Amino acid sequence: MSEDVAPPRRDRIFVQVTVDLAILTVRDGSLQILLIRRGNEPYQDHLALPGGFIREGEGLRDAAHRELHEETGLDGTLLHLTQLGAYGDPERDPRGRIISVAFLAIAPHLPSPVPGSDAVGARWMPVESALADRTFLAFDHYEIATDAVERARTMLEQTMLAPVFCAPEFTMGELREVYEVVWGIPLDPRNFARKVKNTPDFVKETGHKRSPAIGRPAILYTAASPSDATLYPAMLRHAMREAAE
Amino acid sequence: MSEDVAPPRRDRIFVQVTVDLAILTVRDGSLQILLIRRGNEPYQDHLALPGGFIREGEGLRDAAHRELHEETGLDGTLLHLTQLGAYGDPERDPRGRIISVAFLAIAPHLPSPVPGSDAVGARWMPVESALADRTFLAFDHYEIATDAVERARTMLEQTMLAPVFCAPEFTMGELREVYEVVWGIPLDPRNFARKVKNTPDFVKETGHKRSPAIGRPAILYTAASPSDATLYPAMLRHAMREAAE
DNA sequence: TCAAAAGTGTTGCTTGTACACCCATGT
DNA sequence: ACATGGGTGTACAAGCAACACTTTTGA
Repeated sequence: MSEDVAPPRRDRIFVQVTVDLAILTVRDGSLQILLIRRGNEPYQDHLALPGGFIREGEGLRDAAHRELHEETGLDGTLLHLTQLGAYGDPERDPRGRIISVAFLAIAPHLPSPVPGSDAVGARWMPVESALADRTFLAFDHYEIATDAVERARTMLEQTMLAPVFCAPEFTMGELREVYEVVWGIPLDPRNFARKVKNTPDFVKETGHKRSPAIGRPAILYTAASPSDATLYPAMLRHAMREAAE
Repeated sequence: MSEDVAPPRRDRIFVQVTVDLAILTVRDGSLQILLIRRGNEPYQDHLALPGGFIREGEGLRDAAHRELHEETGLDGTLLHLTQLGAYGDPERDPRGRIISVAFLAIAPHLPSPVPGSDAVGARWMPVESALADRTFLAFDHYEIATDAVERARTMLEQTMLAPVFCAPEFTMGELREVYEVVWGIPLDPRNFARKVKNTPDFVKETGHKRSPAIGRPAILYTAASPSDATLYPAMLRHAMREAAE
């Protein structure tokens, strides 16, 4: 803010600001993202990230929470919201200068039809499909979604975020599935469980169990920390690197 | 962008957007940040981060580069610019709704008077001093600067960013000083040098040497990678953790 | 008795840390 | 000779990957 001398009027342009949400979940063995079908121009009938304009006196995170609630029907306090950053290319929206602040939201495994009010036409789609083509999503949402997935991957690695993908109570297998799906690599169940349980304040047993169709009942766990607590040592740096080749 | 039905006019508010720069360097054995003294209200005579309003048709990163050049006189392509995110609290600027997109810039050890044109009144200050009091800096620049320092710390850990703090040619000792100053902990010179030289594409010898007042001449190195290349395994997770207690 | 989930143990490898010790150079 | 910057070796601990083996449980 070095406007020591009032700059010429043309330098103080006004723009509109939206928030866009990359809402990720793990469903049917794949990482999925919530998309809506646009009803208006521009990009009418294209798929896009949910989002909308910020309102008067409304903070960015508040706007994101409001949109999240409108799109998914979920109370945002249960979900993890991280700001990804601002996307402000002058050409990103044909309607004019519109800057978007993108947020990453991690959702637990929700029932298939998203029950939100605005959410007519909202659907989950595997990120693999949504990001197969750079122009499949409207605006610059390909960039935003790509950044979101990448951010989710590293957050999984470095924080105790994973339980946010799960229901309040989850089994070791469900927790492991989150990592396997988001990273796209298989993990050793035994070493995984050992690592998780040896990490202080990661998960704790609830005392409950859940019986599968056949087999030994699975122990149910809950998160024992705020989801953004840093995990040390980080999860699995090695296996991910190898898979990247 | 779920404006399926055109929202009422009051929901499509217009705001002004600034870019703010947290420009960090290592000087005199401490991590320092570039600050300007504000000449106008609000916060007249307070210290603040350099920055300014974005212009018509100008991308966010372009605006950051322009401001960086105006404030430091340096060509931004030499410096590392990372977006920290958008700061959009409705109350953050008393002039009205102004959203700021903050960038982190890493500067090499520059000569003391910053030679930029707008840079009259710009000065380096140890982050320790600048962040001693939450209200020392104007606006929400305390938050921005805090986030910037934290980001610099983790980037140092996980990428090959460190040489950007140094002159084009640097000694092992100078490179090590960057880590020691940014992290605030001493490092073992021998293990540090081993780690750096065993990491492929981190630094390479220039063939030049530099003789100190007395003692063996130091070997000069250059960066051998783009500065945002990820460093694996990461630098020194352990020592930093211990120092945090 | 069988399959699913969980738990234990072991080996080999990589990395980080601490520290003893050696080398090179110019005043 | 000596301080300064550089470099090697080595012993110890921590952590991870792979994998063999055992245990618990309910249909």
